[in-house]
Amino acid sequence: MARPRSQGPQTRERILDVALELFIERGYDRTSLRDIAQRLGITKAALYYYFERKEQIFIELHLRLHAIAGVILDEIEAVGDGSERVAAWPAMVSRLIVEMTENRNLMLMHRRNQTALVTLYTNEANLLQHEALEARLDRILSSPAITLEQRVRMAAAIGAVTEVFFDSGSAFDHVPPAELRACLQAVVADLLGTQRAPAPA
Amino acid sequence: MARPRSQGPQTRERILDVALELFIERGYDRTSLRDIAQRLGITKAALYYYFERKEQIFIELHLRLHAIAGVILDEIEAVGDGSERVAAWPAMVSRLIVEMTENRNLMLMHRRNQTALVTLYTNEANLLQHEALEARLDRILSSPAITLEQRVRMAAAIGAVTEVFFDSGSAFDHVPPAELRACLQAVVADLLGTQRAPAPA
DNA sequence: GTCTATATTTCGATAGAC
DNA sequence: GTCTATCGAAATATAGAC
Repeated sequence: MARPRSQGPQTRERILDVALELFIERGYDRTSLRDIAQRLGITKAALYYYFERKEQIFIELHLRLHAIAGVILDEIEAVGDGSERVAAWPAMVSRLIVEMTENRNLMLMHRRNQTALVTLYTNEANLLQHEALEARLDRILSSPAITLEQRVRMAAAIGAVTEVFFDSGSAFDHVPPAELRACLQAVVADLLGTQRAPAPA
Repeated sequence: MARPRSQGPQTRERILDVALELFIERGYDRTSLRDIAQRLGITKAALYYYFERKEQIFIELHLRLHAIAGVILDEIEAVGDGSERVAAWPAMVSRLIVEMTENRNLMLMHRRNQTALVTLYTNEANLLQHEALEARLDRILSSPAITLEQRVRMAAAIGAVTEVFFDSGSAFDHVPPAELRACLQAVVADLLGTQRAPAPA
């Protein structure tokens, strides 16, 4: 036999892989099921054996990112909402750097299809999950137990990581990944660790 | 007369305003010309009196952002590409904060329609302009005249601003804008000003 | 300038053979 | 599991009256 038996589950995963590629390249709304099938060498109708609707392909990929984000939020919420959380932030950002590196494509898809996300979740039960994640981060960054400046520093740390990893184009492409991560962590540690003297009222 | 004469040019601007709203809410791909016309109280066909194609509405809005970004890049490129540029970065970020505040909707549209942008500019002559802008920022952040850590700090400063302004949800909604800007500028200044001792080779 | 009406295309989704 | 064939909806864009 030229190919191994039972390619069913493998095909399903291949569909998700190809869809992820295309959702990144052209975006969800500009990717037709024909595009996905064509790149896989099958027909559009075959996709419906694995997925009921086009949305399900996107949602299934997106839920993988939800799971990762959920775990990170679990950890940071496990510590008290005051100075303990500020102290735990550098470790959280390190974790974020690891996850963003290992799940780069899922992150890219998420970042490039924000409007598709909003409209999809408007009609879905998953709306609850999705908004819940954002609300949890919001609540952390709104905690009255932490000074405004510290909360801004916490948000800035996240922004610093995402900017370097996803929005700086190819500016850091020629830097060895390990070196870039080390440098970024040093900068973030500095950003978070610096305590300014309380401003005079 | 119930309304002033010659509403032509005003209508054109109203189309752009409504389109901007909808491109932010639902995204470019999920906004039909019928949606735009409906919100304006006119018909779909009337839009074609002002714009040749749907893309032109989006491109015209996007070019306004290009103009703003171009001016900022002009300024930062006007100073030498070494330590002078590092020294000029805090002022550049301040400028960025002002522009992002004053052009918040254009920024939101840009950030939420990244895939639409890519596919649009694939077939347009404006591709040159668009990629040129990104390339200019890339070149600045790739300058061999600046240490890696400083370049990471420069990128991180941009990320910090965009995170707080656009990605932190409503976490800072209850902070007076002026106070938030001041706090952000202090954090950024700290982020950029801190010079670490050169690491031992 | 704005309308009605329509041409044309593309897409998601389904039916049914193999 | 994958195919061919097709339906129905929605979108962009055009033609021409007013």
